[in-house]
Amino acid sequence: MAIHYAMSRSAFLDVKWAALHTVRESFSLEQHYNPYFELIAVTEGPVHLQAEEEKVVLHAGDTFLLRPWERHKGWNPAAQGGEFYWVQFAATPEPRPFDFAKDRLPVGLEAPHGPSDLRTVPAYRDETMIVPRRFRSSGRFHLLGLFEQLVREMDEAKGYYRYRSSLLLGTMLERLASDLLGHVRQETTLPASYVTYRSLVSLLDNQYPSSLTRETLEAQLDRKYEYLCGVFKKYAGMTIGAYVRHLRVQRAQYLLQATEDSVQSIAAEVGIADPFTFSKLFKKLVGRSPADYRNEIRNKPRCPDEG
DNA sequence: AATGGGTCGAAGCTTAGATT
DNA sequence: AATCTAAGCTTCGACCCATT
Repeated sequence: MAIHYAMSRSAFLDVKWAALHTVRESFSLEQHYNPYFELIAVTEGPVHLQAEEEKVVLHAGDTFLLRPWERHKGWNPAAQGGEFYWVQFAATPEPRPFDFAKDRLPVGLEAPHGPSDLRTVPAYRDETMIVPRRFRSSGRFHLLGLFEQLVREMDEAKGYYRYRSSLLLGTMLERLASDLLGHVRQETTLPASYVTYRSLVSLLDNQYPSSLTRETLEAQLDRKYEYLCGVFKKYAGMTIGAYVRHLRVQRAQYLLQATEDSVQSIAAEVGIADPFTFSKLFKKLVGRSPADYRNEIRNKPRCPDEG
């Protein structure tokens, strides 16, 4: 039963300290604890580490993540000479425990589908990565190299060293999470209908302005149109028509902003012949008419925030 | 002249349930 | 689980007119 932590990919990381530690007798005698997360990577094993009641033996390349305030020490006084890197850090928002059995897999970790596959849907604000508590990374030498750099940064402590340290830590955590993802993916087999879905999305993305009729789709994908609707809805969470409409409006938004084309010609370009119909659709999705939208964008060079 | 808005029916789309 | 069928729902765009 492995323990994992879910942490936001956009979490703010703050490295408190990093160092290389050589295991001596005192390591087994003293309890250590601190208010931060602490990531340990063993350079030379074995290291006998006890975290609260949990006793582990870590070998070269193994990593271990301690929770804030978690008491830890060595548990085998006879074993000396091991070495490990450690880095203490705070993360905002804080990583939380993650249970593969109970918690829903975050986007990107499950079979790689979902709304973020769709162009018009913004990427998830809180993309999560799963960091294992105890792990042996396939790129452990790379990881140890990063640790080495991190410790050097802390030792020299020049310029933007805290910023650079945070970046290094971020890379390390991402590395662990990616490796874990690789392991999980191998165990996951993709549903057959998912392949159909991907081809469908690709087709829609590339051909939405032209006349995408049900016959075209049926011919290109060799499936009944009604079935494609079902598959698309299942994976994307929205209907084909809705998606194409979003694509058209998004393209139109860009054209309104970047060109001086008339609403009529923009309507034609995104595949809606009737400008009246286009205008209505645009207002429905954006909340403003095309002309209003263009004026607003021109007057306020800020990013639009409508959904 | 260009654009925004309302109504309505045919065409197109979606979904529940059947079928393989 | 993947696919199809049939029924019912939704939308597009033609036709109006109003506003700038």
